[in-house]
Amino acid sequence: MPSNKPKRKDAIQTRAALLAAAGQAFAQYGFQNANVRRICADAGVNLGAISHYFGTKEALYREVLVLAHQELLAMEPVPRMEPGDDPVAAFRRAVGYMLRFTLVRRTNHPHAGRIIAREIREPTAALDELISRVMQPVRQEMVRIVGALLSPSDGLALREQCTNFVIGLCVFPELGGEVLKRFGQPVPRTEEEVAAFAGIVAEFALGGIRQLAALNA
Amino acid sequence: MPSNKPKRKDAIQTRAALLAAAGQAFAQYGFQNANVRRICADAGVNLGAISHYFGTKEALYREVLVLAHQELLAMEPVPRMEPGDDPVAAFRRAVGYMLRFTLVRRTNHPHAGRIIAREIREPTAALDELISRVMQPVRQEMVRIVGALLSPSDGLALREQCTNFVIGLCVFPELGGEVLKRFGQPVPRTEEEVAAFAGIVAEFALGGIRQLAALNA
DNA sequence: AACCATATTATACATTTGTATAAGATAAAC
DNA sequence: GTTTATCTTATACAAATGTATAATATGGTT
Repeated sequence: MPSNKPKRKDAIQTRAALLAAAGQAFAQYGFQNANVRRICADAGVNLGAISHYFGTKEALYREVLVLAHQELLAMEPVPRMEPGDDPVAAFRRAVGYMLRFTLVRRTNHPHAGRIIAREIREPTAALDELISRVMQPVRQEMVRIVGALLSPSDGLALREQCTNFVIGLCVFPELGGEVLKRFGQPVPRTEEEVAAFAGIVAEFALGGIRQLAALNA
Repeated sequence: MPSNKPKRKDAIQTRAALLAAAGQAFAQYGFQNANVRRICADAGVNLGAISHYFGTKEALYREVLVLAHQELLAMEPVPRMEPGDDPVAAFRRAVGYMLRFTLVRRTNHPHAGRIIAREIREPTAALDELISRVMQPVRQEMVRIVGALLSPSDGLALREQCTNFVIGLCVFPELGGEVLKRFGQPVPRTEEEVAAFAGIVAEFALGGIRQLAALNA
């Protein structure tokens, strides 16, 4: 039976080590291909610890996923566009946010972005929770901002369509990173590289949105 | 030892059934999670057939992958921009091509596009061959076309960058299809839906390219 | 019709993997 | 210091899986 409240401090250390090692493994290999024996070895923990603390591999994965995105959101909340804000500036901020989210390998969170990207590529049963708690709010905000960039006469469908394109532009570098690397187009990873890249992506997307708005008029 | 030239006609039937079932399985579950017993069962073939005809699961996978993209390219060659062609028209054609390639579930090729998309998401040892034989040529052509859209003063880096964006826009619907579906944004699948979608994607991308070209000037 | 190469079948084997648990070790409570 | 809750260890087990092969069946050739 998994215990939710560890009663001794060595227990919370063991749990933490397990969660950290599991996060790395799941981010790198995916749920199926991650190996519980290796996770335990990396964590410096006995194999039985997974049964003891989490019950099953899947329960461990769920906990890793939830924890990762909670911490990620806590350290960098979704930027909201307030009334009076410049939509273009808000859009640039939002693009930067999404790109940082997936691309930057944070020292304090080496696997959070990667594990979420993996859930996009290879959905598991945990995807729905991840969508409703993390992705949907981010997307909603992006739809609002794109709506502000378009004219009020543009329909919801166009707003959603443009949002999809923007999300695609922001997520593809991570999803297709291996292929881009082999094309000689390595993906930016540091905070500065990603910021510069985000500027270009935002301009490209702005041009696209304006083009579709013009055609729609 | 796998035999390369089947000597009897029931052999080529068995091989073909195996390749078809394996294609489905690899496209749906990926290399690791595809199950050889299930593949053989679906193919109506004995388990030993994989050893007999291909040797190993990995060899079977390679053959499936190569066959899939050979046939796909044979039935629809990469559209080339000839001298004198309108770059914008060529661009629209190329975008349509890439989107059809990944999105349309052809009746004669139910898994080719999917298996290639999967290779992008989860690269295996076979990715390099796939890149050099299929993706690189398509990308090269896209770089040429994008170059024609930009002014000659724009550098190679900008051409490559724009091309990456276009590829991202075209591949993301397949890569992130499950997520888009949960966002209430189902991905177009039929020939007609994809054609309409391709028109929008092309306009969006054209707007983006022009924006970056203007900024660069 | 007899023969031989080749395809098919059934089965076995070795690994890997997730899970469970009994026995032992250890820290906190009394 | 003894007791007790709980963490850790070592080990076992069953299921799944890729691979290999001896035995059998079968189609083509002479």
